[in-house]
Amino acid sequence: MSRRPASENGSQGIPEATVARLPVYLRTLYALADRGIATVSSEELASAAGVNSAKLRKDLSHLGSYGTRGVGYDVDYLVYQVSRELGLTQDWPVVIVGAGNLGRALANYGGFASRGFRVAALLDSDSAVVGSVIAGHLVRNAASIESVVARHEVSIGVIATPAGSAQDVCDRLVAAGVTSILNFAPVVLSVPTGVDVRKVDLSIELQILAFHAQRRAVVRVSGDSERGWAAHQARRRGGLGPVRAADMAAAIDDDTEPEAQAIAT
Amino acid sequence: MSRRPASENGSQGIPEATVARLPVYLRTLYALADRGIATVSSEELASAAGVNSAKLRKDLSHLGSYGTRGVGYDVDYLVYQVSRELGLTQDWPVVIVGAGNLGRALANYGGFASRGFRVAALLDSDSAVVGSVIAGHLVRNAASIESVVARHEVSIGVIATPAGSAQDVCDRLVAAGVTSILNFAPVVLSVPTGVDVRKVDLSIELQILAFHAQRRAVVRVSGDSERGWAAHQARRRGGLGPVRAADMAAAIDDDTEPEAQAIAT
DNA sequence: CCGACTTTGTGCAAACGTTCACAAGGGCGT
DNA sequence: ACGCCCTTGTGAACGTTTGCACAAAGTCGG
Repeated sequence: MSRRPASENGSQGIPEATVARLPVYLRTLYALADRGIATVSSEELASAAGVNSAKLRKDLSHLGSYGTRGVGYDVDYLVYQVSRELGLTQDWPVVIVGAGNLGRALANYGGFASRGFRVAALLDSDSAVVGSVIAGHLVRNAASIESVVARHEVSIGVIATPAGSAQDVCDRLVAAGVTSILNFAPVVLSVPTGVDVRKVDLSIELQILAFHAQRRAVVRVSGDSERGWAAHQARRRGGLGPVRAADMAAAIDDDTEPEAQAIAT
Repeated sequence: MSRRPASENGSQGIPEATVARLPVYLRTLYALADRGIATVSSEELASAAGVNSAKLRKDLSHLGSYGTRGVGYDVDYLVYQVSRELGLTQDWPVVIVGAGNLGRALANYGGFASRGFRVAALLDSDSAVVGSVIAGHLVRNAASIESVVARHEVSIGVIATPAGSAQDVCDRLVAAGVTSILNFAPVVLSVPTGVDVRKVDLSIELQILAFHAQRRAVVRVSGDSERGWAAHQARRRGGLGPVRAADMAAAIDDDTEPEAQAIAT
């Protein structure tokens, strides 16, 4: 994201860490409201949202004093205050570029279309896809990025293209006036200051999980380091490195398991 | 994620923030290697990865001293060291639960396989989907979670189901022995200690973008607060006000996937 | 009207993360 | 072999985030 110095937090100044949690609180509040709960204490809300109650109170205190001591928070009122702070009381037209698997999933994603993030357009550069209708949206030619952004006054763009085209698409979105970008492509986008980029990367999340899983697992064999590096070199050079046990087991498992019983409903 | 105290970081102790960046460095390194670059300085690598060079050096220093002063880092060697630290030198069978739009996109995602994450199974509870083949994977009945996890020694599970079933699926994965979970459903999962949960929430990312976009935009009209709350109340009570962003949010959170039309291929 | 009880909002200190700035270390030309 | 120059690795300063602990402030029963 573009540098956001603490000094800018002057007027109301909500910490970035707090902003990142507000949507979670909001969702939790909606869930409570739907269960008919009118009032909630910081302890209960925090527990439902999966955070520490002191943290929750401090977070909410950044928005103002909307609680009642001895009682708690009015769920409906808090929903409104959090929504307003996040800017969800207004409509946000969004452009999705890339109608591949991910783009299609996004266009169909309920939390997208209804959260006030309206899909203004779904674009793709593949002429085989352009013209088809996905989730009620006509797929337009990516060449019309500029006109679509201008006509719908779009300020948020979602990039769901292959890595190769992401920077190009990003540049065109920015040139057309988009100032917030959600990037699903596995590349680091470079943007001028003033443009806000957030990235979602499935592969990165998995790698972080793998790190912790590995750490939890068996202690590493000493001396593994050297043998490992040799094998790695061989592999990168196209040689046929020794096949690890896990690989073979995997392949066998894949082919030997018709899993007939499981297929039946 | 499950609480991870600093004291546990004793032996090698890589900070969480660093772990989160290692995959980015790794991807950048691969990109450099593919361009035939054999050596890279911290300045260049940092710039390509979109971080400060001092931060990058400090991050890498947690893995050991793999650079050469006056020269930089050997790209291939660093790829190996980072991979090893992340646990990517071994194979990670992954189970994906939920073959809706998101699950399908995930099964098709290339970045999955290229980092040692092999889709061991794709599961769904909808009998209309079970038995079909998506991205080369047979969709199995979700009832077989336990047997699949056991047979393939899966330790990583991906939840791509509607919010309503997420906790149930999570419980079953954990009971079957899964200790790392990547959750795409918009709910806070509760898990026993020792189980690692990461969440990816598209809606949250957009809301954070909206917050900054709103902040960048025009200064709010004063007095808006009261009028806004009145309107909000009317809306929540079923009045026919103009439909706005926040209103539908609750309902939306409850179903991640409006349930697929098709995503072919 | 009062006192006991509950829960918020916050001062403070510790933990964590980032950035600067530079000494230590290594290659390379002469 | 020597000294110059470049880059790493890290100590120290600074900013941010977390969590404790408690005073302030409100409710509620009697």
